[in-house]
Amino acid sequence: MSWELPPLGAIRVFEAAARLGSFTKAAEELGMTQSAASYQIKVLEERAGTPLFLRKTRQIALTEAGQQLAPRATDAFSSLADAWVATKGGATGVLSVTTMETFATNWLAVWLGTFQLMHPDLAVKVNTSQRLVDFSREDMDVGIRTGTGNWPGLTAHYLFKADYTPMLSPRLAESVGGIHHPEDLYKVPLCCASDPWWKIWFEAMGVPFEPDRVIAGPMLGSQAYDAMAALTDRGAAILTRNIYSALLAKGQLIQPFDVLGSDGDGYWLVHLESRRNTPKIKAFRDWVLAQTADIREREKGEAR
Amino acid sequence: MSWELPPLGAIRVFEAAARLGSFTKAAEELGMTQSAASYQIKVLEERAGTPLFLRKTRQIALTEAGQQLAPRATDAFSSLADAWVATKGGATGVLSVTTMETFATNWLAVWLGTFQLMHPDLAVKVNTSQRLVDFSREDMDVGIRTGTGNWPGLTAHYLFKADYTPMLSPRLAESVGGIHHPEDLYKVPLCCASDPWWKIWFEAMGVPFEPDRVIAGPMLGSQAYDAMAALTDRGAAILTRNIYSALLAKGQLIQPFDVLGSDGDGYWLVHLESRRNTPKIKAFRDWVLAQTADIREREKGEAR
DNA sequence: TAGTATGCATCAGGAGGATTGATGCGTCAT
DNA sequence: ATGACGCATCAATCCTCCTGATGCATACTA
Repeated sequence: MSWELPPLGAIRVFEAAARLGSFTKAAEELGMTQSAASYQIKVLEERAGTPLFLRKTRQIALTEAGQQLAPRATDAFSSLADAWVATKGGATGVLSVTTMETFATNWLAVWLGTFQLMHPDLAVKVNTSQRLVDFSREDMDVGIRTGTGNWPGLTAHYLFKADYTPMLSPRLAESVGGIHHPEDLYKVPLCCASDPWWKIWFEAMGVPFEPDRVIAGPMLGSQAYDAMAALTDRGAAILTRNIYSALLAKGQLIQPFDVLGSDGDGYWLVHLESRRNTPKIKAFRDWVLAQTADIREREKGEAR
Repeated sequence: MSWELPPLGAIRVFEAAARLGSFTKAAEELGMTQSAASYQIKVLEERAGTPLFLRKTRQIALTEAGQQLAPRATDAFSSLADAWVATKGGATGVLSVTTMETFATNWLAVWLGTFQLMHPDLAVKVNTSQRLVDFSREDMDVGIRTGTGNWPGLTAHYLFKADYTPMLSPRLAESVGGIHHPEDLYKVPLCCASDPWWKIWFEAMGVPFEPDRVIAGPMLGSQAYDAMAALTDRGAAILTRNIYSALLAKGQLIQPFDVLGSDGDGYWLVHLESRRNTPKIKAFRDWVLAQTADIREREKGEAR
């Protein structure tokens, strides 16, 4: 299905000229000079093998061929313009977010409602996966990931630190007489005990990590699942404080120690550099940054 | 109604690539290189602010935005192509011929039937007027005119000489005892006696024209009307032999003398130079030239 | 009726977008 | 493991398209 098409620039001018009844006006609408318009019409007529306009004095009129062509050209351009505007005005439709379960369940799930109130015409589709998707290979708009903020080809906006600390349910803590010293953690199962975060955290507390003393808890492979285990009294989990602050605030989990472990990673919102001005991406980015602004403020205070 | 349109060249490539599922194939269809196609897609994606294709390995897939855009682009181009082909394939539709009454009534009216048999889908619209129309101002395809074949901007095809000679009805000739010498013409009314053709013809006969001896006939201003007058015994008319050969052959008019007057003019078929390859014009031109080929053959013989 | 304004055609000149061809990279298939 | 395939990228080049000035014809105006 290989079509024979007219010179596209030329027929664009033709369409405007036919609609406006003037080469000069058409040129104005298209932001070019009258001579350019005249040239394009000439090109089109040569290709057509037939005149499309009659040159009356100080005005033009369509020939029969022109009359036949003009409305159809207008239609075609009109529908093309519709489709194009719909495509590029990407603020409508669906926004795809890819992130990890942790963030999705404990942050997005909590706050997304306010975003949808602000953008009722924009559906958010959340996709969870452990790896960082390749935005050139998968149809995703934005991602929220942990890392150092350095991903080639992507723009990354810093959200907050990924620092972590042990958490457990109040009931479990109570069952062992409370958690007052790091060593008390050896009295309860530790979720994902092999996770390096435990070691880093213990050392941040100034206490060596002793794997032999650990009661192994479930190994679930994701912070989100560890958190569920902790919530249901199955053990202590080492979790990102900034993510689980809601559960802490409600008292469903407790954070026995203020000290946070850190491997330097943070949470970042990322998207393709080339799409920084896409309306729907801009809307989501602005909203996430506003929602997390207070966390960054607090971090600044702590760093001081 | 000023539209926002995508870069037209770019979306043309996009449409082909979406349809064919490959940049390379699209480039082939459009007669350009793969790298050009890749470039255009990139341009379009930048303008759209969103990727349109996912780059899988060794194949591409449309993103959601692309899926939304592609069929609409295909539609738009398809209808544009339809309209364009209909316009440029001008062999269909209406062919406008402008000529003088003489030719229209005595040549076209006689022969046009055979043309329409050959081109049943092509309607011929005949427009008669005395002046040579300006093809850039009036919506005419071809003209048939007398002259020397030299009209700027027009292509002229020679048909036959415009040479003329007196004719009259057999009955009128008989009523004055036959026309044997030029002087016998003074016995009958002469149509359009002031026409210079009479003078030229008398002199071509080697006889001076004596306006005083003329019986003035009707002055109708057109050969066609003169011919009607002659047919109805109202006088002798000086007519183009090549045009009235049909009436002569049927004996409705007679041509008393073989000698033809000439002012050097001929009949020519003309059209805009730029439209020489328009199918419908080509069809009509070929047909007229074929129909008149024998006249030109005869003229060659006489000239020898 | 001269003078002015309007609209299209034409021309030479020039900028920049589009194209090419080579190259690189990643993946699939044999 | 190696060649084939397909897309991305880059520098160099080409050429399309646009501009600005000018001309011409006509319509309007005083």
